[in-house]
Amino acid sequence: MSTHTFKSDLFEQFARVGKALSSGKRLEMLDFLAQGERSVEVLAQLAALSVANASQHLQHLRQAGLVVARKEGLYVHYRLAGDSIVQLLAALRAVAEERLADVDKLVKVYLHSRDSMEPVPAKELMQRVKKGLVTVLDVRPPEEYAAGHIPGAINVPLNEIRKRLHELPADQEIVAYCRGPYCLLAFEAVAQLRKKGRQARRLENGFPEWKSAGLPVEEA
Amino acid sequence: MSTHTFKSDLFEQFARVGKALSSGKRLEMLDFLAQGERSVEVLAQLAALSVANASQHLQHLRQAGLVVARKEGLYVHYRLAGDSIVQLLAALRAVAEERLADVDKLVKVYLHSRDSMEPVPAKELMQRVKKGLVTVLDVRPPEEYAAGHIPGAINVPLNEIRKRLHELPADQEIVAYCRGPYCLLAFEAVAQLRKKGRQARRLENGFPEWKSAGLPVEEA
DNA sequence: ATCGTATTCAATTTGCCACTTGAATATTAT
DNA sequence: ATAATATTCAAGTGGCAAATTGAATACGAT
Repeated sequence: MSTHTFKSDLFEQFARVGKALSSGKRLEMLDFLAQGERSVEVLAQLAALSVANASQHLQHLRQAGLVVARKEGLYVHYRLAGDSIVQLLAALRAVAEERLADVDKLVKVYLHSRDSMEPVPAKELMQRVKKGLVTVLDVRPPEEYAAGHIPGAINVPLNEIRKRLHELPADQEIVAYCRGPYCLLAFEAVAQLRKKGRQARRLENGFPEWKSAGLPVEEA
Repeated sequence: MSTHTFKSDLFEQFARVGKALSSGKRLEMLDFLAQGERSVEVLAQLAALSVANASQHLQHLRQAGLVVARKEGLYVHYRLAGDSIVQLLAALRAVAEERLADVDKLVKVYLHSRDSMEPVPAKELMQRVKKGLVTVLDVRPPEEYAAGHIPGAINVPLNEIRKRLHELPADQEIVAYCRGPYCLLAFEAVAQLRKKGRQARRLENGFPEWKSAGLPVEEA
C-alpha cells in the first residue's frame, strides 16, 4: 500500500505550517502582521531582529504560505495570507493559555497583577457604544489608527494621554484598546486614567481580533 | 521597559506549542489520538516509529500540554489534553489546505482522483438520517467503533465489506465514514460499494470532526 | 550615471532536535 | 524471587535551522 507514504507526505506538509509557528520571533511578527501590512524594516524593529534575519524569517513564513509580499518602490510590504491564519493564531494562543502552566503564570504575573479590572468583551462594547454609554479609546500610534479602528473610537496614543485628558469625557466610562490581549498599551492607559479618577476598563482582545470577528471597522 | 522581555517570553511559550506541531510524525500521532486513547506501542506502529522514539515524541507533546497520560497496569494511555486541541489541528489543516500548493496537489492527486463523488456535509447527513433516508456505514475497526460512533451507524470494517454486503440495504444510499478527511478507508469503501452497484458517498470530515463539532455520539 | 537605501542572497558558525541504541524502571505473571 | 513486558531514560550521532556577517540586487533620488 502506498497510503503510508501518502499520509506521511501529507502530514509532513502540515508540519511545514507547524514549523513556521515554532519560533517565538515568527509568532511575534505574525502578531504584528495581524494588525496590517508591515515592511521588513519595521518588523525587524518590532521583533528586535536584524533586518537580514527578519527577512529570512519572513521568507520562511512565505514558504509556509502564511504571509504574502507586495513590492512597492523600495519597500516590500508583508501581510497575512488570509483570515484563516488569524484563526489559527487564535487557536494556538487558546491552547497555549489553556494548557501551558508557564503561560498562565506569565500572563497572571505580568498582566493581571497590573489591573484589578475585568476586560470588556467585544459584544458588550458594541451594545454600549450603540447606546452612547461609553467612550472608546484607541491608544495605538496614529498610523495604526489610520489603517483601521473601531467605529467612533478616539485616538490618543499612550504618551499623550496626560496632555489630552481634557478631550475625554469625565462622566462616561472609557474603554481602551490596542493591539491584542497581550498589548500593554491599553493596560497602561487604564491605569493612568484611573489614577486621574476616571472610570476606565480595557477591551478584551484588541483590534485585530475585533476585525477578524467581522465587527465593523472604520478607516482613515 | 521590561515589556519587551515579557512579550518575547510569552511568544516563546506559544512557540512551544508550535514546535510540537512542527513534526509530521507528531501530527500523525495527534491525528490518531483525536480518535481516542492510544498506548505508546500502538502509536509507534501507526506512525511507523520505534517505541523509544514514539515515547520521546509523546513526551514532547506532553510538555507542550497537548496530550496527557494515564497509566493502567503496564500500559500508558495517551489522549489529547482537550477539545481545543482538535480545533487547533483543524485550523492548522485548514491553513495548510488553503495555502500550501503542495498539499492541494497531494490531496487532489491521491484523493480526488479516486472518487468522482462529493462528500456529504455533516449537517446534511444529520437531516437525512433523521428522515431514515440513508444508511450510515462506519468502516473503521471494531475497537474504534466501540469507542464512539455516529448514532445508528453500522460497523463493517473495510476488509469485510464484500462478505457482509447483504447486511446493507440495497435500495438506500450509503454514507461511509472513517477517521477524518484524509483517511482512505471511506474512499475505498465507497469505491467497492459502487462497483457492486450501490449508491454510496462518503462523509466529509470523519468521526473526530463530527464529535468535536458537538454532534451526537453513540458508544458501546 | 552615481549614490543611497531597502531588501535579499550566500556563507559560516552555533546550537537544538530527531533518531538509534542499550540500559533502567515499573508492573504483572509464574 | 524470577521472568517477561511496556515504557522511559541516557548517551551518541547526524542533520537541519537560527543568527551573524558581508556582499549583491533593485529601485529611487540627485
